[in-house]
Amino acid sequence: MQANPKPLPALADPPMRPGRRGHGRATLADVALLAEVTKITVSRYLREPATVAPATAERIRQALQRTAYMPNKQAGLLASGRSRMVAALVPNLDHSVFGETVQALSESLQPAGLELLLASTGYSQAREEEQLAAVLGWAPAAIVVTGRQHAPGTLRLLQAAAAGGTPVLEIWDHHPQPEPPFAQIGFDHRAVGRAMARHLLAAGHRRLAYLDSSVAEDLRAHQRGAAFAATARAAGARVQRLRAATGDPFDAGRRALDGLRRAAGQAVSAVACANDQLGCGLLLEARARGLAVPGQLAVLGFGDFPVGRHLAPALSTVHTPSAEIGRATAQAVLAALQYRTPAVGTALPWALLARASTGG
Amino acid sequence: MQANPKPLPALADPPMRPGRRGHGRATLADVALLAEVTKITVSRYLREPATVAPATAERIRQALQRTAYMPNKQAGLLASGRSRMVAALVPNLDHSVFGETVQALSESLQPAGLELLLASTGYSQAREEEQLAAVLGWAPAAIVVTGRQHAPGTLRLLQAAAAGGTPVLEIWDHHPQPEPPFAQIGFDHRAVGRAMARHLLAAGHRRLAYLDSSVAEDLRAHQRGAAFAATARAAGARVQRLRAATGDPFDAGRRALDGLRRAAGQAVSAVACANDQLGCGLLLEARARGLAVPGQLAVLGFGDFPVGRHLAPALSTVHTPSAEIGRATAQAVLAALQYRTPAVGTALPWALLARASTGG
DNA sequence: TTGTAAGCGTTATCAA
DNA sequence: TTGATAACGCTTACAA
Repeated sequence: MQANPKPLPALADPPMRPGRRGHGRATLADVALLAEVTKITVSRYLREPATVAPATAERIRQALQRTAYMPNKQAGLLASGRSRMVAALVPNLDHSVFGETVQALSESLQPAGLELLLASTGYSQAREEEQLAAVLGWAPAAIVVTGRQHAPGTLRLLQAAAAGGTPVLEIWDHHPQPEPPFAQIGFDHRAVGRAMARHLLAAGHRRLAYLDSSVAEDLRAHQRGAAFAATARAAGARVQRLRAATGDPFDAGRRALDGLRRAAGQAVSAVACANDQLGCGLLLEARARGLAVPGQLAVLGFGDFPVGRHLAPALSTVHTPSAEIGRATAQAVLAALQYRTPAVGTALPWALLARASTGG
Repeated sequence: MQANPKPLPALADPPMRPGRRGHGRATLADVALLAEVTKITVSRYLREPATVAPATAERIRQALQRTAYMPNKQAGLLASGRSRMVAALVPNLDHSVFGETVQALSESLQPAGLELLLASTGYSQAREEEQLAAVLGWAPAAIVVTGRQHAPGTLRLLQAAAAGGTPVLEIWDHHPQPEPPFAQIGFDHRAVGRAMARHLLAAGHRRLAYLDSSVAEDLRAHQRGAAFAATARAAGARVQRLRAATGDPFDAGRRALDGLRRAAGQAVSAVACANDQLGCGLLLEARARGLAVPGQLAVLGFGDFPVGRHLAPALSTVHTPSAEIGRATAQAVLAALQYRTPAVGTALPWALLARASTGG
């Protein structure tokens, strides 16, 4: 409540200039008119309040309130060339680990005033390319894609963006060698596959199976499977790799039990799954049929879905840094934007959680 | 491969005009220069190819390819006043029903060339208001918010947007009376609460409980609980309402069992839960303690989470039209944009799935 | 501390 | 069928 050296004209209605195609909202010019300064002063006040004289600032403040001014970011971006919008492409969001990542990404970007432009690709490289092209039209401040495998066109677009100074990040994977073209924030799925094999081998299992994702394009799952099989075979174990049926992955996990017991001449004693949904399904079906878990069949999942540890027996799994990936991605984006450097990747820790379903 | 009446100048390097602060990408002007027409002709070709002469079109087509032109949507929006971006605010995305909705929304918007600007609110009305203000700066083509309850400031912003012709949609709820200010796409949670009560009453239960969400701001869960309790009491049943502990909802469901058995003088015989996570936790804990389900305790969930039907006994629940809400929202947005009318709401069907945990 | 002028890349309007 | 011109709302560069 301080005295106002130069009071604003008393107005019943804010003096909106009748723009040719204006959409009714107050613009900088409206605010400036009311505050009796020019647009640029208002713009300055909004960006660097300290550089505006206190009395002027006060008038502007009031004018902003009266007009309920809301900056047009399109115009701002067009003029400045820098947006505060991060484009992210993920395979899906429904009951998947990517939901956690996107959630964390969104929450971590918000305090920095960055918005999230989101597109789902359904694990399709073609859709990824389409969506990337669409999203690039907004000149995003940074681009986040999932995984390292992209269509050639996608790769070109990403490289062009990176060459133009836009940070590009690949999430949910991390291969330091060979030197990746973009920052990677995630973990090495081959290492996870090896650890899964070692865990089951250490428990004495020699007849193993990897129940892979039904999604042909889930390359990370396949990669874990390949590493799992290689490690197991190197240790002299027998490994069967089978692919889950399409459809509800819990169902697929349940139905996989038959395949596992039929296919192997001698029954498999331990199964590693591409995700916890398959693992839960398999575990529940095994229990429903009276199989002892882990006695007759050990089950190991991946993803640490919330329900797994509440089952009886609790599902052993790999805890993935799903939310951490989102947070780390936001931080990498912020750092890259702040210092105008390319984004920097990180390897994030995962953990194999040995629970009852593999003998604790 | 048709003859080109007026061939493009052969160029090793596309002639990028050295813009004052250009960010390297080709603009309409670059394409026009190369095609030897003016910007507006290229713009026309892009929007209405039919209105451009075939020979000109061909030259433009080649120029577009050579320059790898990608339209700047900021500039387009600024000039035209219409964006193709839908802003959506949801409480969260991690392992929740909203993941399904956002996924479906994203997929349904994509074919229409609409992009999704997403923000999560964490069930906080304050964050909803902040995020809405942020997102409005992009002048979205439509605005999607979750639920009917908003902070006063949010309401003002939404009303201003709607008054300005921007479709505003509230999802995940539907109250036709009193006439809602915005289009609602969802279902009536009171009706669900009543149906949950009737289901348990019909199975003969007279000592009921509603295990509410720990999230104070999950008003829809509370509303279901209120309707549940009212219906049960009207039928002469006893109803206890308790709130789940904060933290992992499966854990909260498990821990609720003690509360249920302690608090009631006479033990509760059936529990309706605010969501399936609580329901699963409760069911699993009851089984772990050797309680017969539904014999000693019937459990009813909400949300139809994928795992519920695989438990033993399978969890009875309410199937919510999570994905349908996303699809219907996209359709309503498209229709509103096409005909320039306010968005129209829809009541979507839900279903109570009677499974084994309430006696089938 | 404030203002002027020019432009960001596109589309609307009107004229040719 | 094509073009000239003037916006859209904001920011940069430079001047006062």
